[in-house]
Amino acid sequence: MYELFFRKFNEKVPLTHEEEEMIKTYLTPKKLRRKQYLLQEGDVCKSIAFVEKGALREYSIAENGNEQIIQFAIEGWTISDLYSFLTGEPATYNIDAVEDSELVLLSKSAHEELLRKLPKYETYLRLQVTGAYLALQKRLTSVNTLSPEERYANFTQLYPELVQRFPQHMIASHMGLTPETLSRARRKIKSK
Amino acid sequence: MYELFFRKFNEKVPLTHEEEEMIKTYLTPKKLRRKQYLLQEGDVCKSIAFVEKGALREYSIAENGNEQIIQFAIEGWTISDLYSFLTGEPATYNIDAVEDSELVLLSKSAHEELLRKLPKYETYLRLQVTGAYLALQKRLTSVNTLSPEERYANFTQLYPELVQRFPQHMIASHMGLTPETLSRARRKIKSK
DNA sequence: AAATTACGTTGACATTTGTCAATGAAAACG
DNA sequence: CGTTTTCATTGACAAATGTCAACGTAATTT
Repeated sequence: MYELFFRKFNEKVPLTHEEEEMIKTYLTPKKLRRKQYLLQEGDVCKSIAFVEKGALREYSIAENGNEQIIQFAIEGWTISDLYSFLTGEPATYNIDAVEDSELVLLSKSAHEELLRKLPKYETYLRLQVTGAYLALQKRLTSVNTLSPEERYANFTQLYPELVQRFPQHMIASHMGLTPETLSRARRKIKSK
Repeated sequence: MYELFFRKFNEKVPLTHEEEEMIKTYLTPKKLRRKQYLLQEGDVCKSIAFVEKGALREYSIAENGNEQIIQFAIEGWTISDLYSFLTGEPATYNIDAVEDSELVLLSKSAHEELLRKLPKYETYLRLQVTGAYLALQKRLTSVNTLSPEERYANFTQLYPELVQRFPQHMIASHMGLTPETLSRARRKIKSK
């Protein structure tokens, strides 16, 4: 249990066995069936979720009713509505499972206590959020500087497993395109 | 000197006088004239810059030669090519001054030493990067869910000072629009 | 195994945005 | 103060993307 969680944690910040045992007392396992919600907009995000197994997506609903996916998460990844988690404000995003999934949850109070007790946890957080920030920055830059074809080609190269496990219309949503436009972009790539 | 820097720092993480004096030994002041580069793409970003006075922009060059502004910074804000700073890789972005500016620089080695010596610095970083991440996430979501008119209206409400101090074509660039499209969006807003 | 649902592709057409160029006003420069 | 540069707006036209609908295939459900 929590194998992958600690493997990923240790990749960023090495833990002693005692530290791992301590952190374990703050973790909660959770299973989700495909299509089951982890979080609905308007509720407060009570936990940060780490994916031990499975696949999830985080999305908001645009004014026209369309879903806009802001993030995917597969094994080894973390997912939450971070603003809601940190502030206790109602969540903007929905999170649901695209495949049957097994998660490791860390609650707000556990998060706060670990911040007090374990400096390594703060380092881990800083590194996690920094990585997430840099990925988002790169993504926003590419939206404004690259064509859909270039962006899709980059995406399949960077995240081949996401392309395999999520339907194409979700990839399109994540890229801010309609399924039709992505289909046309893929056609253009093939003809080159 | 460094007044605003420590005011902002203390808003996030309160420092003792001794701690402030210690941090001061790691800071370097720098002045920039309008249009002067702080960082050019291809160079390594050697410092994180805090703005004591003035205004800067960070931008990349798209394949078609257009500038795409990813970030502005005015008094109290921080600016850098963070990936380049952390990894020593060549910078993707350019940073230059839109107004004559006074900065407070923190070098990579100072950053690393402060991380070792002062746990409060790590907390400050975590909080800084978390805020930056949340702002970027919100921005990317709005790109895909709101019209240019709505986005501009939000932007002027959230950042009135940016709208006053940066020319409109730079605001357009930051929004991922051409100046013409932003002008049309503003006309639409006025006719409502 | 049959029925149903989900998915990806495609084309016609509508809408939005970018490109180009011109104009006038404001700001900056000498 | 005169000259030059920068900026914002506008319109015509081109290009890109969204919307709608239909179709065939694959996956899921019954």
